[in-house]
Amino acid sequence: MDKRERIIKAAIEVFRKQGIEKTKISDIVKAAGIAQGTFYLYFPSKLSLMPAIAEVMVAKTLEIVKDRVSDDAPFPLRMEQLVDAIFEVNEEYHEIQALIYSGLASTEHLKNWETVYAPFYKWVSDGLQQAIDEGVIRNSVNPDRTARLVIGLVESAAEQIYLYDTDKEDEAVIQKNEVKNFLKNALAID
Amino acid sequence: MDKRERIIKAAIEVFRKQGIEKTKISDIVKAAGIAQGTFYLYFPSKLSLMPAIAEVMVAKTLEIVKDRVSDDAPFPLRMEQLVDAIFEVNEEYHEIQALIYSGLASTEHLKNWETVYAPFYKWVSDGLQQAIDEGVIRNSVNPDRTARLVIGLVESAAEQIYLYDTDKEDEAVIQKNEVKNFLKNALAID
Amino acid sequence: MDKRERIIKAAIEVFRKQGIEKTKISDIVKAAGIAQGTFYLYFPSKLSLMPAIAEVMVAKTLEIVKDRVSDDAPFPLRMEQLVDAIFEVNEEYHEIQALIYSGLASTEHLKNWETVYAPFYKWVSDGLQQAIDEGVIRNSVNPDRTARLVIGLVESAAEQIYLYDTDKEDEAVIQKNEVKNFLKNALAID
Amino acid sequence: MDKRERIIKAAIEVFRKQGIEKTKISDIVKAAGIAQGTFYLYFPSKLSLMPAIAEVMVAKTLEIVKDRVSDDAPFPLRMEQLVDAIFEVNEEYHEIQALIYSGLASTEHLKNWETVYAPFYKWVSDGLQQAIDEGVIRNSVNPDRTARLVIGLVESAAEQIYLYDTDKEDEAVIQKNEVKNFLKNALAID
DNA sequence: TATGAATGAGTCTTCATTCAT
DNA sequence: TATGAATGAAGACTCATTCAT
Repeated sequence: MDKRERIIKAAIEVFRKQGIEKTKISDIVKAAGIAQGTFYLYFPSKLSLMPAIAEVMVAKTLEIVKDRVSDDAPFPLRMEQLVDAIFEVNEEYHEIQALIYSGLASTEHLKNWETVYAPFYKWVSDGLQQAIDEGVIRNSVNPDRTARLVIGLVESAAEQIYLYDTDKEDEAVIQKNEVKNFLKNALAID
Repeated sequence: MDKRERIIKAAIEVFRKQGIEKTKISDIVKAAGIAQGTFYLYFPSKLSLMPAIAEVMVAKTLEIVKDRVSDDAPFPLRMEQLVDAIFEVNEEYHEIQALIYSGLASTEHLKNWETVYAPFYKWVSDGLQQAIDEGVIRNSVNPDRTARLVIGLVESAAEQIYLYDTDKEDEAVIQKNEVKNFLKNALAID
Repeated sequence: MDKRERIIKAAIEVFRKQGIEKTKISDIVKAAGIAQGTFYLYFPSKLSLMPAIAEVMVAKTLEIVKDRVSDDAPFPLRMEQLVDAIFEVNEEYHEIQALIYSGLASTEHLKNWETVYAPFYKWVSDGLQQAIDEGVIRNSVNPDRTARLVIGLVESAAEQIYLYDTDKEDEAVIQKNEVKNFLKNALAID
Repeated sequence: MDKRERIIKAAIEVFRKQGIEKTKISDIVKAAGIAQGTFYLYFPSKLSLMPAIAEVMVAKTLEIVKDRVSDDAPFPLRMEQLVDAIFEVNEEYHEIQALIYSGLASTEHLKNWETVYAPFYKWVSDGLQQAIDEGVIRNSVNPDRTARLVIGLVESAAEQIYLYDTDKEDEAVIQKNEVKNFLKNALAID
């Protein structure tokens, strides 16, 4: 398999288990089954992995979202499915979300944020545009901006729940409902 | 000035400039004008500073929010003022927001997140409760949860704008309006 | 062009720019436009290049010296021309002189010093012998030894001038005159 | 004892034994009896030691020279004593001479050459001036420049002998005589 | 409390060398 | 011969932490 990909996969696994700070390059290469020096052929440092990891995670998120949201369902249902999907990803990968955030936050890689999230934003934006065209949400909504708001809202809501490892299914259900109502009203036709 | 406070102030400055990862204890003490060993009389590690920093930042945020939001204005205006205030803080301290997040995210100090943000959540929650009592927003709103959603939404919206240093006042205005509309609808009585 | 030669040429260039210590094999092969592994088909190590480089440099020096010194001029003039020639080479290649020295100095390749410089020593020695025969310099001069002294003297004088990149033509002229006088007297018939 | 000095002393010893290339920082600190990290409090790298070592060596040389050359001897004798002294130092420290040369040759530290050699140049120059004043050498001699020539000549002659470890006392005697004659004539009143 | 030179374990990083193609 | 991706041993270097003052 492609070495670069193996490094990214291994890094995600190791970061999840022990966090970024405590992870040594040697842990990553061990997990990837490659030599120490090989790492540096693909990445100049541990933090420079973050954009690549973020990309993978966003791709994975988008994949799950696309799978969970039915193309032909009515908009309100699709929105609920979107919320569920984001919560689902966040439950599975909450440590990664946090580390992507903190990893990208490290100044130099910040600039990649937009690029990395772009496909996800685009997908939600398209959905909103379609809903506007169908007249099922208020047409004062700017699809691009609102896509960002929706994703930001739902991810932050999910993070607040899954920040702590403790598995809180009940909590999650309540929070999801609150978000769904919040969203439904936010977009609703007045 | 109190040494502990000097350390926190210095740490905030240095973290802003070079990020958490790249900041050494020696950078902090240099900026604080104290001796290397003195640091350890107040904090056991670099990351243990994060809760203290977060506390300072939340206090500062709350202070500005309280100042900008008029007690006696009608609710929709107060909400707009809240959005403006959060954007204002974020513009000034956007790197800090990111680093608090990533700093607290580092496993051990995660638990403090709730505690640190509590007063801010409380203040917004109280405002929502009052609005419900006055019947100016839908009473299906759960004030505590929604306070978190509102803050999460607005902060993520602000971060998206101020992530990049480039000063984009126009951008900010548009984004703020979008958020205000989004929020107004989200909370509105159906 | 012959690969071996390309390696030597590239090495000279790179060594000049960044010094021996800081030059990696990879820098040399990059400059030579060949593959990493190819280097080892021609040289077992970085330092093993030094004798080859030294040989090239001495050949170049001898070539210039032979060109600048007129066969049929009287001895004092020929000596002046020799000084001029050595300074000329040194001006162009002063970093190389230094690095040959330090490169050869690295233990293993030291033994080649004599071999490499031999033709140059021989040429000067022959010139001195001829001058003795002609009775134009004192006959207490030992041609072989004195050849070494003369070359050592003039090269060290030139190095002192050209050590610093700054182009100091005036300085060089003065220094050359001093050396010429020094030499003239050193060899003169008492 | 002062740590910096201990590092320099230890480095000289270790460099002599195993050469610059083969010497690890860890060898130096072991010999100096200090911790690995302590080295970096005083020097940023192995090569940055070279100017300091050179300084020590020149000081040592000057010390020996001053000791061997009698203040009140006639000039020709003093000059012979100078030659003997330089050969003596070179015999004892020929590896160091070579490594100073190659160490200083490493571009960045080159600029210190003049500074480091200054006291030695000065001392010889003063001696020449005095000899001119006394009328025992030709007054067309420029003391400063000639000091450099003399030192360059004698050191290069000595290096040619002691470059190879093999102890060649006979060789040295002959070479010294040749140099002495060469010098005597070079400076002699015409 | 405060200092800051010293420590050295822990990592990162380099780069000469190999070898399957 | 030639290639260049991969290797991993070897060392450089960092920096949190200590402790004598």
